[in-house]
Amino acid sequence: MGDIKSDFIEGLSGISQFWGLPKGMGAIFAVLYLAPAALSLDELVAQSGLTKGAISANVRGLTRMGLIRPVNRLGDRKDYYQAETDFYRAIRAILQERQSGEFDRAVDSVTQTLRRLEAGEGDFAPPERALLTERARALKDFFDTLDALASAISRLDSLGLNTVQTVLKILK
Amino acid sequence: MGDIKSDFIEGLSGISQFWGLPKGMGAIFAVLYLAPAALSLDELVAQSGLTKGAISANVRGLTRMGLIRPVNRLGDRKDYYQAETDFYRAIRAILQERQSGEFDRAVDSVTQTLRRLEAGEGDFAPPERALLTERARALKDFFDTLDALASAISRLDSLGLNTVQTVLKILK
DNA sequence: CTGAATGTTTAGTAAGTACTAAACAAAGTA
DNA sequence: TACTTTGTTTAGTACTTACTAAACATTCAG
Repeated sequence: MGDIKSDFIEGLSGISQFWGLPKGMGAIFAVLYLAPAALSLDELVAQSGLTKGAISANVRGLTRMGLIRPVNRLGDRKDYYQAETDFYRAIRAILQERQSGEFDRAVDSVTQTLRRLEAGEGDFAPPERALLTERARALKDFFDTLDALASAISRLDSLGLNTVQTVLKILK
Repeated sequence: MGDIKSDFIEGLSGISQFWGLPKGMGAIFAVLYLAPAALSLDELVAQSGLTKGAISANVRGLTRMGLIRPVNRLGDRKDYYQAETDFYRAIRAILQERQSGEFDRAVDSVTQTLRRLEAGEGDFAPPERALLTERARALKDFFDTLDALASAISRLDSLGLNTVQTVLKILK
């Protein structure tokens, strides 16, 4: 059984890669999350075991996702970072981040398929075209719903335990 | 502008890897989703461009996640597969699948950290221990809430558009 | 302007992942 | 039993990714 902090950091690294993020992000977040104050890049190097380069890159990603926040101290040229402790706020930020870009582009291809089918493109017998059109539309509707859900969540200005518990009641 | 079906298959491959799944899974699902009837492994080889081995492996994963379903025809030794067209049912299955295993194990490390801190393990000054304990507990509460959410969803026997739209109303 | 402190970018590398090709296993058929 | 059909496993490979080490850029101090 190792050092408590180290174990915690390794644990968050694991969670990080479970969510499909580089495990370095988990480690950096863990260090910041346990720190009593914002840390500089050098302090992160010391406490996370990663190198400057890796930290520089991962810190950028974490900031973009809203999981950590840069802090500037007057008269100090260093960058400091602190962890976001309001996870619901972080979730909203992440949803906003993921929504744009890759996701939209991928989902768009389904929309295109549907559009082309409805425009009569391609060489299909009427029954097959009907099937394909129906399936494409069902998939598009599903994605549109997911999109609406993500968008609704990220537009919330207070997503907290109360909101989640309300939702939980409905689901039960 | 290519063949409609091929474009659709490529599109789903992209979505697949966006969700962190092998893109072969997306391709196989796409082929099955557009097929009027269940397909055999050989037919999948022909229509997806993958080899038997890859299909064998990915089909297992897709089945485990509930995204496709094996079909057995009497007097036919072949295995056939058809796509799940009820995506909400698939979501429930996926949540169930992901919940057990990797996720629990990772989250468990946070629980362990908290337990050890509360048991007085480690060499920390009182104020630091207080901070660490508070942070660990907040994180654990957050994960527990997520867990409850996932669990509630996967226990639903009818998660459909109506349910989702009800939730959407609350969020707004 | 020179030098030091800080952060970023780049080239190379190590590890993981998902595929192919082919050997193998299993199970029915002659 | 030997042969055929079907699916799985394995060995090897190509690709991707996230890291390190080091060069580079920028900004401030003297």
